[in-house]
Amino acid sequence: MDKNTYSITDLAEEFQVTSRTIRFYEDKGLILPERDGLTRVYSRSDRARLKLILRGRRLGFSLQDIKKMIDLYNPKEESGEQLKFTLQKCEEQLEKLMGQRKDINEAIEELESTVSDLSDYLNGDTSSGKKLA
Amino acid sequence: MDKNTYSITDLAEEFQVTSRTIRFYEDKGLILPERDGLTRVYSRSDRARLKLILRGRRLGFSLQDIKKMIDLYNPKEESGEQLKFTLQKCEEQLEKLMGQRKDINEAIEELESTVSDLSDYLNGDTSSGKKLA
DNA sequence: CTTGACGTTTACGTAAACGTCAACTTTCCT
DNA sequence: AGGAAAGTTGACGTTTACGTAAACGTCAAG
Repeated sequence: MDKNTYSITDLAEEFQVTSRTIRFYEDKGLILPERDGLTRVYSRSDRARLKLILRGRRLGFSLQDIKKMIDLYNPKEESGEQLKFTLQKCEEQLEKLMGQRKDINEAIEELESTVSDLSDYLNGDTSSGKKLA
Repeated sequence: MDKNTYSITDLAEEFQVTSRTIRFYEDKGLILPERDGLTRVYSRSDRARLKLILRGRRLGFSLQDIKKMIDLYNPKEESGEQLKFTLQKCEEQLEKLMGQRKDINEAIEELESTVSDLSDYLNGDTSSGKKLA
């Protein structure tokens, strides 16, 4: 049977983050583990929370947004209001990422042509008439 | 005939940056305009430099890298050593951008499916059997 | 008893690229 | 002349996600 509680290093190792990072998330109010004296004790649900946090981070959300989404996720009444918030945030993030992708694609194109020009130039091919400025 | 000198606000307006930004670049050693007393006077070549800086920024280079590339661009001896540096930086940046694009694409995919799941859920469609965690 | 691993807190540091004052000095226009 | 407009120099603020150091407690193994 899987463990039902975890130490901070257990989680740190499992998810490949430092314990400092996990404590930091706690500072920001993203996780609230139990305490055995001073020592933090994480439940399965804490572990799930952390998983959600890291997932959000991968998707490019700010910790603040992640907090809001998770906070809204708990309440007994899962009336849909919470989900709406998350859905909207997701859509916003989606737009943001699409914009970024566009920018990056443009930059890549420009860079590729620059690289090509520079290579040509270094190989003594001046026939293209390109300026390097 | 076009002007041969520009004020800081001229350039700021033309390139849609604040004058503070231009002074900031100067602090970082990216531009060195003449002075008429205290007032900065930008030559055409300064303007070209600024253009290069902003281009580099668009392409995702750090100001430090931009500085190095521009510094190497001036010398009389255009032996190719300078260009090699720039070429390498460009290739590095290209790889970095490709990596970013990959990450973003993955995030977008995941987000799209999340958005779709959330929408379905909000519309009462529970047939998909998807979990929301 | 001692060593070492792991835990804790508080608090300041970092990196990037500027923004935002404040307090002047200089220049322009009427 | 005289006030507005424009320019200048510091210096500190902002944002995000942690890193790092100091200084100390705890607990099991040897």
